[in-house]
Amino acid sequence: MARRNQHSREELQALAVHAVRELVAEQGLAKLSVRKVAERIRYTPGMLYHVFANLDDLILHANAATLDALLAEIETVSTGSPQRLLHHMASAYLALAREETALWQMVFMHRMQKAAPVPDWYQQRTASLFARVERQMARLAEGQSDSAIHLAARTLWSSVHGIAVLAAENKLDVAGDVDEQAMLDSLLENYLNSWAG
Amino acid sequence: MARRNQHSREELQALAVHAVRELVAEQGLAKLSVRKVAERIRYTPGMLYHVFANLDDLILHANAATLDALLAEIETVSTGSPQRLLHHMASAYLALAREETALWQMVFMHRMQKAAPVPDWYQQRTASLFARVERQMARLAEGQSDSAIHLAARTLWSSVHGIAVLAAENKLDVAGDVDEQAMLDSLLENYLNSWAG
DNA sequence: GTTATTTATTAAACACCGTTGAATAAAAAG
DNA sequence: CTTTTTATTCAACGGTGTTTAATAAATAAC
Repeated sequence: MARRNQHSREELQALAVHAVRELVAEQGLAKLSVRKVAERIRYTPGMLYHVFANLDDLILHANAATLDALLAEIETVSTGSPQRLLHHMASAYLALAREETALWQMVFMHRMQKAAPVPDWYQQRTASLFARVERQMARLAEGQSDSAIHLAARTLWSSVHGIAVLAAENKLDVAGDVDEQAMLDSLLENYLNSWAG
Repeated sequence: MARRNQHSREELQALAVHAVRELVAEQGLAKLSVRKVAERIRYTPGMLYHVFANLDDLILHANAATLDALLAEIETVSTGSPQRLLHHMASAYLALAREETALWQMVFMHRMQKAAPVPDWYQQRTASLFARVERQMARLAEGQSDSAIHLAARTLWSSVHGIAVLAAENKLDVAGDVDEQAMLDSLLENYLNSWAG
């Protein structure tokens, strides 16, 4: 059996990405495999290599979908004080880590095997997310240099990321009875208060 | 060939842990395998299952060694202001992430496969590290409740962790030209300033 | 001091994995 | 109707973690 031609390249790509996200949500990243993805979309593993370079490439495409969902959620609030907007962004980031833990981990914690550079179409998404953070920090800054704004934005977002990591997996587990939303509030309130003066 | 009995159980354990740390430092976590560890200590893979439950158990033991090194480094400074001590701890944490990236990743980012609970002898080490953070936060607090101190310590350390994650891998890469030490300084200064009043 | 028992160690298998290349069969082109 | 193209599969390669039975050496028993 060959040449069914039921699906175009694009359809197959979408099919595979969908299957990956389903499988990871169901069973976690560790149990994901090319063979399982192929089985779910009713193709053979070899076929996937006609559409994607390798498993990491496929994962990258699945991650793009997750990032798109995050960006869409973030864009639902676009007016208000910088504090309010930053808080909304951070909350969305944290919510993803808590509610879609496996997918979030695939985006932010899966290390790619090959040293291939991150493609443009992917980098644009991460850059877009961070640009929004930086924009609000700039609004908050009063006469601070660009490099100072850059540093503060990067510091704040790394910290938010750290809280999300902790929320996703209780790795450095030290009493899990503090809820992460309160940590986010504490971070934003104190850091921004002091930084913006 | 069987029953060489050259090494006791404990010696074998130490040998294997050493080999794991060497291999990971050399080639990264992704390329670690039971077979490679066995080859390096000149035993067969099966032997390792006589001494460890599985690969994750072996990794856990290797991680304990890394945590011990971190704790030892942290203990080199024990006097001074809370700010100074917290800064030293955070710097040691960050230094490990930067200089021994692969080992650091194995400790803080490797997800164990089996859902087995973290053993006591391991949990004590992570708890010990965090207890030191909390102790200095308590010194810094003026009349704040225990739960407030707990929340702030956890928030601060998650943030430090986030910066270390970013330092270890430029995953959410958004212009890599800001050095992480400056981020650490910014975080500690601003967060502690505002929190301690 | 020889025999029996224990046990450290190995060898081999199992079921999986990502990836590649040749074979195949159907669609498209001539 | 034949030829060329190509979507798809099949089968293999070398790797993985893990388990189990066989083996041989050390120890215990007599």
